[in-house]
Amino acid sequence: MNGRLTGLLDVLRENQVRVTVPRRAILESLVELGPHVTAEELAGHVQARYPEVHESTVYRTLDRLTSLGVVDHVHLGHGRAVFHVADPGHQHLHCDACGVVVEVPDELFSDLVRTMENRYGFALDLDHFALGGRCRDCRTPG
Amino acid sequence: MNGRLTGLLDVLRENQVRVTVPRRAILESLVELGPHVTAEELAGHVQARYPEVHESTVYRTLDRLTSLGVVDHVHLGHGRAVFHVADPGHQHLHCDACGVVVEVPDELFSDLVRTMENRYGFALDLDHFALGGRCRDCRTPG
DNA sequence: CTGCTTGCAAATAGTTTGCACGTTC
DNA sequence: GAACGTGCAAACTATTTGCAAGCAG
Repeated sequence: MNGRLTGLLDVLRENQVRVTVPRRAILESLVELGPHVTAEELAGHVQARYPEVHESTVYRTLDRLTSLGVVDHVHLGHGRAVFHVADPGHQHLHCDACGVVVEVPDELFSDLVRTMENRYGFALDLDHFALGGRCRDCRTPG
Repeated sequence: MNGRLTGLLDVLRENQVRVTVPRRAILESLVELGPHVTAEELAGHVQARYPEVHESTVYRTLDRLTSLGVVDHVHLGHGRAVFHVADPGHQHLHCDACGVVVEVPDELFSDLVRTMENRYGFALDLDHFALGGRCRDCRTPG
C-alpha cells in the first residue's frame, strides 16, 4: 500500500538526499492526494498533520524532488502548476471551464511530434504544459 | 501603412467602445512592435510617447480589446503572456531555452484535434497556450 | 560534528482593484 | 452632462530568498 512511499524514500537515500520529516510528509501527501495537486493544496494537507512544515519548504522540497526525478509538475491554465509523483507516458488535457484533467497516452502525439520535428526542426516537449480546451461536459452544445 | 490602425479603431467605434489616447496608443504600439509583446514591453513602448499612460491601463485596455476580439494573447512558458492584434490561423511553438516563438499553421494540428475529439470528447483549444520544446538551434545535439 | 535543511519573515513579479477625477460622445 | 475610462496607490497571488537555528547522517 505504501510500498510506493518506501520506494520513493529509497531513491532519496540512494542519492544521498536526506530523508527529513517534511520530505517524508510531502511525498506521503503526494501519494495520497493523487496526481493533480497544487502546491497550496499539498501544503494544506501536509500541515494538517505536521503544522510546523512551512509553505516555503513545500516549494523547496518540490524543487529538490523534481531535480531528483521523483516528482514532476504540469502547468494547467495560468501558470498554476499541479504536482505528482513522476510517472511518464502520458500528457494532460485541461478543461478551461471546469478544470478537470484528462490523461492521454503519449502515442497519440507521436505524429505531431514527428511533423514538428521534420518541418521546423522543433523538438516538442508537451510534458510541462497541459493542452487546453473543453471537456465533454463543458463544451457549449450549440 | 497604418490603415491597419485605422481599421482597428473603426472596430472600436462600431462597438461603441470609446477611442481614447491610451487605447489608440496601445493599438499603435501593438501594430509596431509585432506579434509577441509582453504587457510590460508594451507599456514601456507606449510610455515612451505617452508617459501618463499607466501600466494598469495597459492591462485593462488589453482585456477590453481582447473581449472585443481585436487583440489576443498567448501564454508562453510560465504564465507570462504575449499580446498581438488578433490574427487566427496559426499556433505557437515556444522554445524553452531561447524563447523564440515559431508560428505554425492550424492545419498541422487538425489530426490531433480530431483524435482528441473522437476518443475523449475533448475539444482542444491550442490558441491560448504555446506548445513548448526546443527550437532547431537550442536542442542538445547529443 | 558538519553541512544540508528548515522556519520564518520579508522580498519579488506580475497583475488586479477601489476610488475620485478626467474625457468622450 | 452622463457614462465610461483613467491615474494612482494599494492589494493580491504565487513563489522565492536570506538568514540563523535545527537535525540527519
